[in-house]
Amino acid sequence: MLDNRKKRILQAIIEEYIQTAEPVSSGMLSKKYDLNFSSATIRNDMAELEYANFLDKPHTSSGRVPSGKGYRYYVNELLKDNNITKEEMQYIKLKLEQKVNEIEDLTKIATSTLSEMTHYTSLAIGGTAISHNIEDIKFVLLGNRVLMAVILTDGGLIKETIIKFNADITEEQVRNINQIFNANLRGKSLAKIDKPMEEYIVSEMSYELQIIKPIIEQINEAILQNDDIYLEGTNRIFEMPEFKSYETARNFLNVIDTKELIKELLNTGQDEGIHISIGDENQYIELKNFSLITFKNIVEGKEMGTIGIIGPTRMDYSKVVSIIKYMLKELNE
Amino acid sequence: MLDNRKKRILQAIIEEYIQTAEPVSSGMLSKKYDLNFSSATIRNDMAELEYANFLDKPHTSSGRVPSGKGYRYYVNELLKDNNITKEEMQYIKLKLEQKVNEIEDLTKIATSTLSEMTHYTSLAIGGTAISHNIEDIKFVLLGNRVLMAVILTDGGLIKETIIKFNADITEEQVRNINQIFNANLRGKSLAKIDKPMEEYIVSEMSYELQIIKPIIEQINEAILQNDDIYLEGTNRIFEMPEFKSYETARNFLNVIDTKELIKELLNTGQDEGIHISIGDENQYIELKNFSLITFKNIVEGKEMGTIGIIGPTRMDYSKVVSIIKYMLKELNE
DNA sequence: CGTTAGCAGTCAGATGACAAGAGTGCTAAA
DNA sequence: TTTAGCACTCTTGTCATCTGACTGCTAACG
Repeated sequence: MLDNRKKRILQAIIEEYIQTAEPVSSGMLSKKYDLNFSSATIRNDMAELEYANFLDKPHTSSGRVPSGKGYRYYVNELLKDNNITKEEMQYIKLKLEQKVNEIEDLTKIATSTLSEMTHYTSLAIGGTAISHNIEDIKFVLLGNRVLMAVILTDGGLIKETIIKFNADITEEQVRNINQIFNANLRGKSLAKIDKPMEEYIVSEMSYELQIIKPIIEQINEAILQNDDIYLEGTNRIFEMPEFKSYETARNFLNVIDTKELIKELLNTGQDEGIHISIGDENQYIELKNFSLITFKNIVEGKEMGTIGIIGPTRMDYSKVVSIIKYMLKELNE
Repeated sequence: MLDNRKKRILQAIIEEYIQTAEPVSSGMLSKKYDLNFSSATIRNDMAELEYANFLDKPHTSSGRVPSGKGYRYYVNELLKDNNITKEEMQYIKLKLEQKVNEIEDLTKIATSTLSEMTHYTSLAIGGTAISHNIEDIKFVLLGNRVLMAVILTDGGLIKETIIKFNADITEEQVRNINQIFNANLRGKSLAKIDKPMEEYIVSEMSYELQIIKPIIEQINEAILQNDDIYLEGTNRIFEMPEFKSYETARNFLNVIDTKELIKELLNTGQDEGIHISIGDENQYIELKNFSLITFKNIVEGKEMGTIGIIGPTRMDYSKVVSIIKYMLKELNE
């Protein structure tokens, strides 16, 4: 589709633009990159690349800027994903090997490390427990009317939730509940805790509905809940020249400040692997000047959370993807 | 110290400046506010107010702008703290009456409500449990080597923490630990869980140190821990004209993005009541263009968290203080 | 036929001059 | 003590001009 020289030129333009954020000129390319063609030749190719919509031109007499299509081609065809140094690898390893008590802490560390290394804003959300199996479930009575349920999953997630009752609960009842739930649920998928389960316990075990119902409801909520959003490096945005403009910076902050939007961005169904969404490709217009790179941290089929990087379309895809790939590998241990 | 007319003029200037963010001129004052003096008279007073450092002048031929000292005088002497409408009161009531499972959720709601109503960025940190007494403490074994401690305080705080062991723990041991801790600690202040307590349990009750030590350590950490920072309305900053300047906006974001700084700001020892820190008064130079209004939510002597508002020095102190006062009253129920 | 030198044309951005407008400070009179 | 009036100051916006960085095109070259 594109001949070799055009590919090289496109690549050079994109990489140059990623670095400088300035429109790239033909003269610059022929000098700085050793393409061994005169600026005139490059100019001809640039004109064709522009005609084919890989490049844009801010105005008649300016250099070229990559278009969305250009970035997409670059990401799909030209991207090197081993753009990572030994030092960077070691640093990631070091960070991820910290002792943590809960999986969520690991997600937090990964998020901040990612932002630190890429210099972009990173965001993450904890995983729901829906894909996990129950390893242990315990109920604890706190005071007389407050019950806490603690669920340990085989993925190592710990979800706790509080259930409040209108009447006193006895220790005896707690023991019963503990026994019923463990007998029925241990080893089972958390997706199993639902209405039929509630009915089963109430009818088969003839246990009071007004106790079981709120428990099941709360546990279900806790399993599906992933409201904890981690955001790291919001201020990084100011390191990029394109955000010197008040409007773009404001726009960015508006996106970042809308928790529901972030939640949606990260939760939107995506399977394993790294997902890249460039400019216009994003499903929200607010993000049309941004690129989003996200990945689910899935360990042995169990979802642990979703992490993402958000930055200008002029993002250093190569660096970010390389770092994420390595990080994913490390997270699997 | 200041005669009546000067006070009125100072107040008018500050209130006008808070609204418009533009230097205030003598002509404007004599027209818009019914001071019944000519602009020349007002001009004379303004010159004196400037000489006494209550006002600044951006340049020779411009209107006046309040100085730090001016704001401080305004806040101390001229501020009306009942600047709140019935609708606003109702709205606060409505928000705070939502059913919540944990105190932290209440702090979260208060924070977002505050930001929403004042149009400034609000921030908060959960309280440590140090000022609380233990109402109940429970240990739950999750798997074989993971113990979870759940502490319920008389203030209604629930703190949970995870303790990992290198060797298996038996259910028998858990029962023992439960009994020992409840026997020794129920009703006592959480500040009591420390080294001496550890030694006491180990020597008097002759219980193994390698089990008790990590438990006490972790519990202590959990009591003192208040890492959860809530931030609401970061993007509000862009609603203020003074932050159209790239530098100030960037500066603001840098502050907001530094979790340690926020933690410090909110945790810095302050007793009951509303604390106002204006511009230069802030102990961090990064904040010299900002004002910070903070208050601890203390219910019956028990700390529940600290909430704050951060905005330009040109902040609507009257509105913010009025809202906070009412909110504090409501939070005490 | 692909490549290149050379040149005219285009446009953004910087610079400086200039006028308008908003305020002040000061003086003299009420 | 207050006020009208006027000269002076400084910011802001506008406009014209200039410079430099590119491109596109044409004609020549290997």
